[in-house]
Amino acid sequence: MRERPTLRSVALKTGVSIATVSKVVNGITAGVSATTRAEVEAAIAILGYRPNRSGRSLRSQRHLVVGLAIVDPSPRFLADPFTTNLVAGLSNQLNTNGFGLLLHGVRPGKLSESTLIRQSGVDAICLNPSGEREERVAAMELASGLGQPLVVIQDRPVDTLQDVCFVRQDDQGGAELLAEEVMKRPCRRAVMVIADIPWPAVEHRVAGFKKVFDRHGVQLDFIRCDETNSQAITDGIADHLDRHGAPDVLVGQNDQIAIAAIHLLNSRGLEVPRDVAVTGYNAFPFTSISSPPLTTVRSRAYELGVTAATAILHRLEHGSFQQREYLLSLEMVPGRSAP
Amino acid sequence: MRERPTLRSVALKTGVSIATVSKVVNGITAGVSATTRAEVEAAIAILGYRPNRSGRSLRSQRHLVVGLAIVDPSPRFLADPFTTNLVAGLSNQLNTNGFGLLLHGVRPGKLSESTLIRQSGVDAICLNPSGEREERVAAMELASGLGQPLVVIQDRPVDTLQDVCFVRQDDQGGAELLAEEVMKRPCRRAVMVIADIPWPAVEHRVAGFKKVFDRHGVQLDFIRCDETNSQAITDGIADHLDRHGAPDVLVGQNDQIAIAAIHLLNSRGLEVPRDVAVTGYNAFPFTSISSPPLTTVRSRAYELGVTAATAILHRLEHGSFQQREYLLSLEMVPGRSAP
DNA sequence: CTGAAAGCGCTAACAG
DNA sequence: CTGTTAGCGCTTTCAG
Repeated sequence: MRERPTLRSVALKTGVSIATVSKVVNGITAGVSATTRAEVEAAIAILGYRPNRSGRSLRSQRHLVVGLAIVDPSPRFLADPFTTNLVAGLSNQLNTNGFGLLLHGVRPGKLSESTLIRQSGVDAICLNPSGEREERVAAMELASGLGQPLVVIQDRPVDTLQDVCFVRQDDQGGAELLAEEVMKRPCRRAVMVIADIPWPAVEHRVAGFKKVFDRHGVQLDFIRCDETNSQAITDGIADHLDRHGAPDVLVGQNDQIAIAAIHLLNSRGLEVPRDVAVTGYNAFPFTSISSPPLTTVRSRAYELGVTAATAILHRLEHGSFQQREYLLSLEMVPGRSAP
Repeated sequence: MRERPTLRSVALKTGVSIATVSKVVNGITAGVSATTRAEVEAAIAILGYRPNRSGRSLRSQRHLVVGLAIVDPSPRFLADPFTTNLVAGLSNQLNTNGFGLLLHGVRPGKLSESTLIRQSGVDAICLNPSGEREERVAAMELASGLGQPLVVIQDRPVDTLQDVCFVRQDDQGGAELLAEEVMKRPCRRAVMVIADIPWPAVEHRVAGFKKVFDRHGVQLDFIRCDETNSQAITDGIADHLDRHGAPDVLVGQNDQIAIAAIHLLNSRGLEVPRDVAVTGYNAFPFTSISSPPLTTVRSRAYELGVTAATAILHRLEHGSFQQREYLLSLEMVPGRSAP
């Protein structure tokens, strides 16, 4: 295979200088005659010249790439619909504006080993942390210490950090909406099914439910399980039912869990919502189809991604973030699984 | 903010040459004394030096990045569970081996405008085409003509292309498995619900069903709709039922469609599988939870991603692909929605 | 309107 | 064991 053509090849073929070709490639009209331009463009087409990103970045100090680090213990991190929609929004908004998205799944505690961190090759970093708050803060500090703009997804602001923007959905508010909805019926005991690894968004949802349930004197227990495995979810709930009997309300950390719960309850002869009310969370298309229709709140994960991308693009163009924090609200989706 | 440290800063601070620092950074032990090495490493830590990818790539002609172009009319392209799992597998396998994955969603016909194509900044390209075969072949030719290794996901090989590897699941075979299963009961008319935009994988599924249904003299009709919208799916099926009555079998292009179909059939007083048998496709966790449990086949989209990544890594290391084609089979998941 | 030249950060061959 | 040097492809300034 022949050598990849460079500015020099094109210049040689056309008989002009490298500088001139560069101008044509970059659409700089000033100082290039129409004739020269046409000749150069012809040569570019014939040779199949494509500008070399590295050369360009090295010179211009811009990479036109944003790095996304998703901290998750599961190699299938992307399979979660929230993440998926987030990434889609990010990717689209960036791609549309000439930027690429460099994806990096990172195991907890291994962030510092990631190429994204160890090498400088992106213009900004987008971080979706997980784990306990302490770990998350450490991750944010690490990423922020790189001297690059940082956008944190789905976690609360850390005051000490500079040049950072926090983008998340109002998970506590969404949980409060759902809890209030559930409170329309008499209720003494609620159970929430959550992942066995701590996620910031889930912390916030828990806080929202707790706030409202506490006010109404409702007891809130938890079932922790591997949320990526529907069998584990079902087993966890079954075990709880065996020990404590049926609660009045079963709160899923997300829709997938709620649906698995409904199926299990039905298989035990419990009717939803007559015997147990069930709520979901996020309402992505296809993950919220159930009978009865799920009572849940709608996430705007895609918009979250778009918002994050827009914030980054603004920061890169203007030198500073427009806002320090973006908080997107969730919308109530009244179904028939509760109250 | 102070200047980003370079090899030169570190060399200056330590009082050694740039070349020596470079060796330390790259773990080249030959020709560097332990003392020097320690001093340099200390300086690197203090300054927070991170190698500049562009400089390195420019010199070494390797980017350590693979580009993924997903051709899809929907900006939410990633939200499809198949794509999601594929990307997760790709990303993980690449990340684990020191490579990054550069994500690009591309509108049909706009591939040639993508930065991935217009600039040279990745070591290989991974392409997931959509549209009619003709368009897809054009996309493959375009990507292949770049003089870079190419991996095509989910499409049939094009013989004329060089330095290309084709990775896909055996969608026709999976469909045949399902069709044979359905044939265990008497059946005269089948309806398949498919996306209104052509996807290679769906073409292959259609071919598989057709083959078996033809052999058994079963008539196969199609309902085309916007598969990303559950309302559109439901409406499409409802319309068909109104005109033609209930078929014996309803074949979903994927599980999401099948589940939506079951809900609609139930709402019309039709029982599954007694009145209508329903089959899904792909069996991703959470998209296949339904009652009755879905009769479907299990995709290995994640493994597909891993396979593609492994093929690329091998190609980059050894100069040629190990195999021209990888075909992953699907596994029957017997449920109770059919026969 | 066009070209010569400097230099972005890095690696590797070679000289000391 | 360490340093000097050339050059990867590109943009941009400045001189012609």
